[in-house]
Amino acid sequence: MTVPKEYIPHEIEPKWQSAWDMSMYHFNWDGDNRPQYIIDTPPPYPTGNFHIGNSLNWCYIDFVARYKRMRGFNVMFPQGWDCHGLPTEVKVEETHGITKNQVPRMEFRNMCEELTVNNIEKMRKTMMNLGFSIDWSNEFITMDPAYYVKTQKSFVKMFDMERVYQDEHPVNWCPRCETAIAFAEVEYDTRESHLNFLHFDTLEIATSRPELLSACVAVAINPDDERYNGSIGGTVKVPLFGHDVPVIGDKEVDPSFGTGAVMICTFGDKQDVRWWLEHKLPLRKAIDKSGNMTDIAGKYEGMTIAQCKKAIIEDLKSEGYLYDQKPLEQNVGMCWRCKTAIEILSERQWFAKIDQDEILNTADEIQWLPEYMKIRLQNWTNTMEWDWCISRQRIFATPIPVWYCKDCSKVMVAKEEWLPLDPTQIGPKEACECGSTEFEPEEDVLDTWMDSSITALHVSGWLSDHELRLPTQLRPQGHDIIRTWSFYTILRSMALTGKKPWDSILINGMVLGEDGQKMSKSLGNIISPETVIEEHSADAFRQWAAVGGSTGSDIMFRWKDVVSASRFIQKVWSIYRFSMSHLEDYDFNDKDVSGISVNDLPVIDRWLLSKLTKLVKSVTSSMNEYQFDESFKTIRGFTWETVADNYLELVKSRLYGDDADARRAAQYTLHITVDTITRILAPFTPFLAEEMYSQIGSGSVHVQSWPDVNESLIDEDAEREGELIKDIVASVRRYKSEGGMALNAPLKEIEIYGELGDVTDIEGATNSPVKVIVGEPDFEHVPVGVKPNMGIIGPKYRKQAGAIIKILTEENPQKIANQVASGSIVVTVDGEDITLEPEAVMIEKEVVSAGRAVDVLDVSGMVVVIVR
RNA sequence: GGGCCCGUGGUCUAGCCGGUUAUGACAUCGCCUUUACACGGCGGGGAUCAUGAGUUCGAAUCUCAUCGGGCCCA
Repeated sequence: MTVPKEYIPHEIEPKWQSAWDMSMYHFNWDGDNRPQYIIDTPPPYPTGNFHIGNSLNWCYIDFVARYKRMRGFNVMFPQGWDCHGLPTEVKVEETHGITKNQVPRMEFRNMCEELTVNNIEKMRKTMMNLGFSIDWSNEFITMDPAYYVKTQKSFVKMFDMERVYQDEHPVNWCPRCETAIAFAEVEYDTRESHLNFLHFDTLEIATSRPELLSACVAVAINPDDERYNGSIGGTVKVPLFGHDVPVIGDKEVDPSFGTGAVMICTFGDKQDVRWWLEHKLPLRKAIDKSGNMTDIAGKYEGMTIAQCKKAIIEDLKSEGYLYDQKPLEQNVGMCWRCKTAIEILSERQWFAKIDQDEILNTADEIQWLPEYMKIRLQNWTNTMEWDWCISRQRIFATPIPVWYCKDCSKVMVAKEEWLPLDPTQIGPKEACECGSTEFEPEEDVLDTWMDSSITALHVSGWLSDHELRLPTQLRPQGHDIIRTWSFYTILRSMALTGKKPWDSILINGMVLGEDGQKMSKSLGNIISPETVIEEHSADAFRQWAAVGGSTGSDIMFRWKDVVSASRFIQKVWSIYRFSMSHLEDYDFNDKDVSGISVNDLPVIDRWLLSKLTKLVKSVTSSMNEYQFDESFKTIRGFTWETVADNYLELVKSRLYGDDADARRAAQYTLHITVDTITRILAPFTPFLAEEMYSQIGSGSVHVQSWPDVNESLIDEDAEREGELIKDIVASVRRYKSEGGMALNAPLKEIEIYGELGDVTDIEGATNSPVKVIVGEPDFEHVPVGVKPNMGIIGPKYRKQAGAIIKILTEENPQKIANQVASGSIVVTVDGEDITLEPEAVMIEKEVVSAGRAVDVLDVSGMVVVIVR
């Protein structure tokens, strides 16, 4: 078996991609006694572009899925697609040059579905290229009847339990999308505007929205505001429009803002809604669904909001009502998709009840990673004032399975067994209670979050032939959708099953460009995962995802991380190649027999195996905590430094040598090490690991078990001695390097003063004879410094510690050293003698060669003499 | 206005339930073709741990304030 010198990912990655039988990643629904590990994978919106942010998140998921599988879990890593929504509608309108109302509903839907199917296919391709171990047998597509039947049933169930209801209520409205939206879909931004000061009959009021004068239903002032004593309870006439409105008192009015008198319109903002509800004011709708003025606006009817604002200001000026204008910085709510300023309109809509306590209590039962992300959910939950508006006035979404009786207007909600259905296409299977069979279909559709907020239920077998496996174990997602996806999923899971949706939620960060800015088209700093794969490899990309930053925090994309990842792959390959060339005559299946007992191995082998065991232990624990960066950095450090730079150099002489037992010991150790590294690398670099494993094991590495931690391999003595050997060799190497010698240049002799058993590896690695001499060298030790041990002196002497340290470090080191040799150190602080134990200080010594033609190295306190 | 996170060599970062010389990577400089790897090896330089105060024998670490950056919400 020859291993090529270079690792070529562009050949190896596609090779495994097509060779892999993806059924090895399938979840086993029945008769499996492994513990389940179900991941509530985010269903991406099928834009056709699986971007770098998705990729980061999916890398995390894949690390977890592969790791858990190797740890013996029955893992489900499903893949969903959150299809419905406005962007697809807009795209279809663009490509076909139509608007949604120009073609029949079903035809428009079909166009959307076609586009979505194509986009999903493109994104699947990228996912495959990145090597994700997705369980495609559990794929779900929210626009498919198989899925949306569940969305519809969830609607009906929640209606039956009165957690979904219909009502006329103010809602956030996007005039461009012509649909209601939820608070979660409103973004805020500051805009420059003007505060207009108006003579308002007998009062003065200030308003930023004069275009809503026609919708004015009251004027409010603070009852404690003495300027307006006696006004409360009266009425005032609205300028230009002439209708009378009451003057009411409300403590919420800020007397220092504007004139202290504020007009209440239906509706200028959220505060208007609060006042409107509290004071039971009438409703005047001045803005229609497209953002145009209604007949209430009189001569301004049909104008857009902006046109109306301009015209009204002109008229107010010319008629002398407007007496001042001041610039005002305003926070404007906007539609999160199209950035159009939202309006608040009162409409008949469907709502889902929000039980804040239930959400907060459930959130407490879920493990949040990182912990502080829970606060975001809590803050958001606490600010909820209205219920969740779940109806939308669009087409490409899950239909609301409802009709209205033409005779008595009664609402007919579909029976669960009728579902799935589209009420615009078929009627109910029963007559209305009034006897009528004539119905109007509900044309509104459901918020797409109604689809995606049951993913946890769906993947865990809700409403299927399988038993319900809720809660799932992990929800991975971005922090940008905590207020939506997390919030709604908890709400729905509790409402529909009474169970929490997940044991843990893992929040990933956002990906920033190399300039530290958020990746965006306008900044031109977008990097696609495909580009990274082409220029390097999927395994390199995945390493960037692992080490780019700690889980949860935003991470920057950096090409140099990808470059160093590629180098690491090459380094591992090189270690592998070296190992394989020395393992040709070694039987892999023979590792536990063949008369090799770990205790008989040379110390450097035991040193490595001990460190390897600790590595597995440490990686296991950081993987359990989803600390991928820590896990991978630990593996990389060990592989590169401990194995490549130290161990391989130390055992080369044995591997090339004639001593069969010594060689066999190295082979044994090498094999275990390569096997272990291959396995623990598998979750991170699945292609590289598979390629390596294909020659050292049978079957795919991805169905192997995670290495066991064999505590008996941990050998502190071997580690200490091994460390010393490693340090001695490193010192000799440094010595040669500094002396301009070739690293394999033989030295006359190396004398080591101290206790050291086996030195053959030192001889091999230094290419020089080694003599171990027990006892003190006859060189002069010169103490050159005293280092106080703070850990001992500090807690024991507290206030005196400072003074003691001062004395110790300023005293002649030789004097202190003599005291240490005698067993105790006495220092005098403020006339008081304090006796310190010898452990309280470390004496730094320098060894001076007494005239011999040698060089003396000090390796961790041990004297090593180089005889030239 | 409220909440949350964060300021560590040129850049990014570890450490942060206090305790010897502050970790690593990239970059930089010098040396080396050594039978796995020059996509490599060995070595060097480079940090007032944002600023100020406090607690303490001792602070990158704890407390407070200030400044700066980011995110979420109003």
